[in-house]
Amino acid sequence: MFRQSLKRCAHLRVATAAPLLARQNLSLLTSTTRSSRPTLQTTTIKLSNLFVRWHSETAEASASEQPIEDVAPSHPTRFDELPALGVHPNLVKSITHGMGYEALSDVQSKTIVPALNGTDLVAQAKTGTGKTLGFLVPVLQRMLQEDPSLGTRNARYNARADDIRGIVLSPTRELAEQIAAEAEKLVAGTGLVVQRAVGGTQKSRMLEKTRRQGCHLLVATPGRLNDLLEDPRSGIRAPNLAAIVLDEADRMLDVGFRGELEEIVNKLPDVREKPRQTLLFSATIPKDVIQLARQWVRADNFDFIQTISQGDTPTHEKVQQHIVPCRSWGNVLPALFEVIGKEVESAQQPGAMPFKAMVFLPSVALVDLVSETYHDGFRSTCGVPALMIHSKLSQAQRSKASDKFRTMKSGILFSSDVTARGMDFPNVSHVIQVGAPPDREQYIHRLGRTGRQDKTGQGWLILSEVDIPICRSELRGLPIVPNREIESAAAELATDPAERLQIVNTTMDVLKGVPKSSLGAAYMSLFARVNRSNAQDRVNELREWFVDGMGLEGTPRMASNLAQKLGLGKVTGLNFGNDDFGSGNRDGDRRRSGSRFGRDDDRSFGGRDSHRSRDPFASLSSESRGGGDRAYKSYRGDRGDRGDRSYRGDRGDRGDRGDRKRDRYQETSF
DNA sequence: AAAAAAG
Repeated sequence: MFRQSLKRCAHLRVATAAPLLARQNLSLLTSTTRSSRPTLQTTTIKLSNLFVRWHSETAEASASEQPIEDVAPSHPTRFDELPALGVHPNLVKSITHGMGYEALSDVQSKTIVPALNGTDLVAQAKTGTGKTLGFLVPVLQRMLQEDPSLGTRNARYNARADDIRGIVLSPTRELAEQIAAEAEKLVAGTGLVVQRAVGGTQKSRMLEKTRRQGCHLLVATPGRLNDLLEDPRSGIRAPNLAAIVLDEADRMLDVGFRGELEEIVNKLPDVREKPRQTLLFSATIPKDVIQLARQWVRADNFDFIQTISQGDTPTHEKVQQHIVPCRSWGNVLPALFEVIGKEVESAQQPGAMPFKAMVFLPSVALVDLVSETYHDGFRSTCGVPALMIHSKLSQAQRSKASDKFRTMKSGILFSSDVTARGMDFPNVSHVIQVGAPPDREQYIHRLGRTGRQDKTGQGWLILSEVDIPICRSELRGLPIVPNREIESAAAELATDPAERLQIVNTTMDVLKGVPKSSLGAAYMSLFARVNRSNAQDRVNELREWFVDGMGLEGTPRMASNLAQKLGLGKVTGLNFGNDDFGSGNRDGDRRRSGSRFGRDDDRSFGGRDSHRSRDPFASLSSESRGGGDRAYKSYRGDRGDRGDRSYRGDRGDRGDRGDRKRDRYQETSF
C-alpha cells in the first residue's frame, strides 16, 4: 500500500539536482543499506509533461520522456538521521531535544532531500502533518550552509536587518506568529535570528528590534511586509534572499493576495540575478492553482510532492464528519447549542477527550452574536468557558484569545475564518461549522484544526436546508454522515412556546435580548453569498426566524439600494421601512408581487402546515425527491406567489441537468 | 454586506 501511494505521488526530478546532491555529500546509496524500506520511484521527465503526469496517476516514464538519471533518493524517517544528510547538528538538536520529535512525518520525509538540494517545491499534505517544520528546516539549513559561522549562538551578534536571507509569508497574523514561534525554537542553538512582520503591531517597535538584533528569517503577513519593503527608511532589505516560502500557498495565490504579492516580489531582488528557492505548501492545491504556482517556481528545477494520493481527500479518516441539516436558519443556532450540550456531556465519558471546540461562523457579525448568545444563555448551564476571535477585534484581543485557547484544556472558540488555516491549537476535540463554508478548501482547512498529528477529533456541519444544495456539490465525495439526533434541527418555530423545545425557547429569548444592531448585522451578513436561486428562500427563512422564532415584528430594515446590490431586486418580503424591525415592506411587496403577499406570508410562516416533513433530511435524499420535496418546501414564504412560477422554474432547472446532477448527488454522502 | 490583509 505504501508503495502504491508512493507511485501515485507525482514527482519530478531534474538533472541539475544531481551534482548538487553529490557536492553536499548526500550519499544516495546509503538509503539501501540503512533500511529495507521501499524507496521512492523517482523519474526524471521533461517539464512539459507535467500536466500529463498529474492526471495520469502513474510515475512510469513514457517514451517521450527523457530519463536523465535513475536516482533513488533517501527518505529519512528519523530526525537523528538528518545530520548525515548535511543538516546542522544544532538544528537537529532543537528538534529532537527541545521540541521532542523523533520521527519525521510523511511530508517531512519526502520534502527534506529535494528541499535541502535547493529544488523548488509545491508540496501538498494533510492538515496537522508537520508542513511547517517541513519548510523551516531546509530554509534554515540553507542559511547555515551559506555561512557555517552561524552554527553557534554567539554568532547572532553579526546579524543585520538589511541582509535577510529567507522570507515566510502567511495569510493571517496569528499563523505568522505561530510559524515564527516554531522557527525560534528551531534556531535556539544557532546564530540565526528570526523576526516577525505582521499588521496590527507597532511597526516602529518591530523595526527597532530588528535593527538591534538583525534578521535572517522574516515571517510576515503580506501587507506589513510590503509596507516595510516600500519604506526606504525601514532598513529592511534582502539583497541576498535565498528562499521564499508561501505557507497556505493556494490561499496566498488567490485573488485576495495576488496583487500584494506581486508588489512584494517586485521589491525583492530579481531572480535572474539572485536565484532563490521557492517553497509552496498547503493541504489543498486545487487544479487551477497549479497554473499560478508555476509562475512562482523555477521551470527547470522543481518537484510537486503530494502525500495525498489521487482520489483521496485531504481530510483524515480518523475524524468523523457529521452534518446536521436544519429545516430553516432559525433552527441552526438552537441546533448548535444542542450539539454543544450533547457533546460536552459525551466528553464526560471515561477515555473521551476533554471538550475543546472551535465553532466556525460565516461572518464577524455572527461570531459576535453567537458568542454573546452563548454567554448569556448557555455558558453557566454548560460550564465550558468560551472565547471569540475575528479580524475586527484589536490585535491585542486577537492574540490574547489565540494564546488563551491554546492553553485551555476545555473550552470553545467562536471564530471567523481567521483561524481556519494552519493554526495549531493543541487537542481540539470538535470542529463545528455553522452555515455553508465559503468553499471546499475552507471546509477542509477548518476541519483540519482537529485530528492533528496522532490525535483524533470530530467535525460537525450545521446547515440550513437552503444551503444544502450548494454544499452538496461543493463537498462532493467527502465522507460526511447525516445526524438526525439533534431535535432542534427539525423543530417547529411557529408553535406556542409552551410546546416548543426548551433549547429553542432559550435561544430565541436570549437572541431577543441582544442589541438590535447585533441582530441586524447578523441578518445582513447572511445575504452576503446568496444567489438568484436561493435569495428568496433566504429571505423567507430569516423572516421565519425573526417573526416566528424570536417573536419580533419583522426583519431588520434593509436599504433598497443595498438589496439591489445583493441581487435581491426581485425578492419579496424584505423590510424597506424606516423602523429597524418593521412588519415588512407591504407597499414594496405589493408593487412587486401583487396582493397575495399577505395570505402567502401567513400560510408560510404561520406554522400551520400539518403535512410538513419532520425530518428535513428525508425530503432531501435523492430517493424521496418529489412528494416529500414539495411537502417540505411548502413552509417557504411567498413561493405560492411569484410563486408557482419560480417553484417550477427550480424544478425545471433540475430536470434539465437532472442526470448529471443526480449522479453527483449519489457520489455525495449527504 | 461578504474571511483576510496596511494604516
